[in-house]
Amino acid sequence: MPTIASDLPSETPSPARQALLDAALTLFLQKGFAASRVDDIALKAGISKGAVYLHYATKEALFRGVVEEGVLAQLERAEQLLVGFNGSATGLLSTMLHTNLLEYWGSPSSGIMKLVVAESQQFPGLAEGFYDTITGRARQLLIDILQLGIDQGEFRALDVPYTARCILNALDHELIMAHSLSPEVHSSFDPHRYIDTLLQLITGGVSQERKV
Amino acid sequence: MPTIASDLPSETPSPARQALLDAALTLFLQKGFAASRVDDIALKAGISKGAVYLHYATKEALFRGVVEEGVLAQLERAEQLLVGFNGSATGLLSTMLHTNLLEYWGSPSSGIMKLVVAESQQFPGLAEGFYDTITGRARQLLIDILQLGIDQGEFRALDVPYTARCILNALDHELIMAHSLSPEVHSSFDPHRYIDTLLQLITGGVSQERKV
Amino acid sequence: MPTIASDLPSETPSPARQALLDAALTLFLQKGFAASRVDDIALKAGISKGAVYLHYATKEALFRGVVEEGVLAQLERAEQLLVGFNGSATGLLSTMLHTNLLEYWGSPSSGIMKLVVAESQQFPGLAEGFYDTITGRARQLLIDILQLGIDQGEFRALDVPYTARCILNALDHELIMAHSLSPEVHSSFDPHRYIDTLLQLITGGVSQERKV
Amino acid sequence: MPTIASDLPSETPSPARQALLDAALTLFLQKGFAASRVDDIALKAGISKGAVYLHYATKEALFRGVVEEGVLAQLERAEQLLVGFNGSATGLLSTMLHTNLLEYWGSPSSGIMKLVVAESQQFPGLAEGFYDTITGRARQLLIDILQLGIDQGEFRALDVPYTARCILNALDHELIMAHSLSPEVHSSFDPHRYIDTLLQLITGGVSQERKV
DNA sequence: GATGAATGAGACTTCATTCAT
DNA sequence: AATGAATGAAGTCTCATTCAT
Repeated sequence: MPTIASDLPSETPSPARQALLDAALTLFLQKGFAASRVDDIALKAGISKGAVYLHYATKEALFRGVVEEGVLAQLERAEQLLVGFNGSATGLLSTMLHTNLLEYWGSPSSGIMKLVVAESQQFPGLAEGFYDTITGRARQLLIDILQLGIDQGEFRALDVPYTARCILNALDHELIMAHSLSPEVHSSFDPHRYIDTLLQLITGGVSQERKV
Repeated sequence: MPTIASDLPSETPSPARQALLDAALTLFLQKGFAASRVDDIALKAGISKGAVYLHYATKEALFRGVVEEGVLAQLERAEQLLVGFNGSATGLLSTMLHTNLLEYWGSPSSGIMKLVVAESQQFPGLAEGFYDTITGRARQLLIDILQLGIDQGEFRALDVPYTARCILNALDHELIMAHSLSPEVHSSFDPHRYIDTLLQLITGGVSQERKV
Repeated sequence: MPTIASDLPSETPSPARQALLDAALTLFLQKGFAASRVDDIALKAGISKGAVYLHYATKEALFRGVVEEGVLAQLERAEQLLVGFNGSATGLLSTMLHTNLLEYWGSPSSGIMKLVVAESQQFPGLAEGFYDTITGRARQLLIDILQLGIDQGEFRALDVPYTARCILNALDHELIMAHSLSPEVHSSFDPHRYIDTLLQLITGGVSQERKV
Repeated sequence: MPTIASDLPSETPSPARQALLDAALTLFLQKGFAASRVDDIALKAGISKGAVYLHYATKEALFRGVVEEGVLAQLERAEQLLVGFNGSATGLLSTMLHTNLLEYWGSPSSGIMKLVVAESQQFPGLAEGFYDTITGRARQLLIDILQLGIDQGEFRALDVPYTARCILNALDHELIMAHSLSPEVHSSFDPHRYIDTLLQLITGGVSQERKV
């Protein structure tokens, strides 16, 4: 238990622990789990090697901590999205992608998914947990929006879950590639143009004419 | 490269080397690069540990070999796709996804992309090389098809490269997840339904009415 | 040594220090010196880890403290034995073994010898010190009794020091084994029967007839 | 498997393994289990640190190996004792102690018992196993001799098992002390005199007169 | 005095790589 | 060419000890 004051809000992860998680996330993303030495993580976090083990019993536990904390941060972010929105489904979609999604893409925890995918074999259940929690929640959000569009007569009848899956995949893969390619190679990517293109693809498809 | 003699036929990867590459691919996918021991790879390949080093100088070189060989296999596969096709762009797209893509997804080398993404940090230039060679080639194929559709008046004017990117991402991410989630979790996924949904999204979008 | 004040009564080991010594003795016997963590000893003693170092400068010093305190306790016990005894040497021997020895065997500090033997290599001089102090004192007691028996015409001429050594060894080894074997395995041992047998062996030997 | 030739007798523990066991026994006796570093054992055995693990999976397994091999060596030695002896029980006893026992005391594996006692807490079942195998066998030998003496009218009726226990304890404790005290301190000990004294104690006891 | 978070030296163990056979 | 015993660098984790509070 840190200071008494900090216990009042009952949610203070302690500065040292937070620095540890940040350092670990950065290094895991930079070099992968196996190639990140505990010493280096501790050094980057500004604590001693031994102190790492005051927070997490093993390096694996630290990894899981990084993912879980990152997931929590993303969930909190997501919850604020849903607060009282109204308007067209198309507009909602556009706002969400252009604003909230890009903000997420710019945040440090946007690398968590890449991490989870990269180390999925080493951590049984981790990818599944992430998939259920974060991807599942995002997909449900998309499903709700698509259904809203259908209910409002905005969208045609469609295979809602699989359509949501298509859209989310198109977004998630771009994020994963952003964390897999060197910045120089990926720097030519224009997120807004990508999202615009995706939105047009979603709303209108590619065909010249449809439904007279 | 072994002896010069063995290079004469110019395409004999030698049974032992092929077994080595297969074993390595399987284990790298199963446990990741770092957690796969050279001993285990050799055992699975039916050769001795020392023999691995007759083919590849280091474990890293073996990894690159696995990726490069896998990439070559995929390229050969892709080249056969392009041989003299005509018809509508939409039909071409449908055939390609339902037939060729699913065949690829079922092949052993479909895991190469997951591997490249997972170990991208350890192998500078590897992800970029893969991205240029395989992803780039696939994207070019899509670009050609989209452009064909536009030229034939089948498709509207659209941002061809980014649209191609959207489509490819939607496909690639599903493949990566298939190699990241446990089979049980991913088994409920229906590839044909997914491709159908994606094709409908591509051709018609989600909107109820468009362009009278 | 703590403050000077606390030394004034000259025999107040302070409750905390005594608890520390008790806890340390128990754990050292249970797990050995190296495997007993200072944290655990402090926990069992009901004090904090840091407080251990207020009493003993190092873990080794604590070990020596345990042995020395235990030795002192045994010496005090032994001194009360010698107070004004008279009667036959044989009777004295019998009383001593059946009463005082068994009482000692049941006391916590009976494990000290096992401790000293087990860790003798780590603590130069410790086994020797114990051997001189405790074993030597016990042996002297036996020597005195045997000599008394000879002087009283009760015992034949014999190699007094080595005979004393035989007797003491037979007793000490049983004690050591009691602290080395699991209680279940050693539970079938009957101390009184053992001592009776030893007394008969001492007084009469095993031979059918002797000295007509 | 070493050379083919050495497999013929089917009992060659390989020179390297034997050197390892010897080095380990020496160091374990010299410094105790915990304080003996694997590196030092390897160095003394003339092999590399990693090579230790080609023979034993862990340091604990090495310790058990040392004990088990030592026990086997002792058993082989003991078996040769029993081969066709006849004569008086007293003479047998005298020969055994003066000859065979002292030879054992001088052998390297005579330290095994000290080792087992010292580390008994760390290795559950080890002390019990040793006690059953070696001590038990030795005790049975003594029991047989005592019973022989009784049957031949040489010895009086006595509590055979406990008498055997007394004798064995007197011997074993001396051996343990020999490995616990510094050689200088223990050097004044005269084994033959000790055994003579013990034999006299056994056969005749200490009493001046008995049984007219 | 008393605490316990933090330190960092040090130990065990793994495993890629070598090389004598 | 092929083997696999041997090497030793490197990494994780433990725990005695310190010291600011």
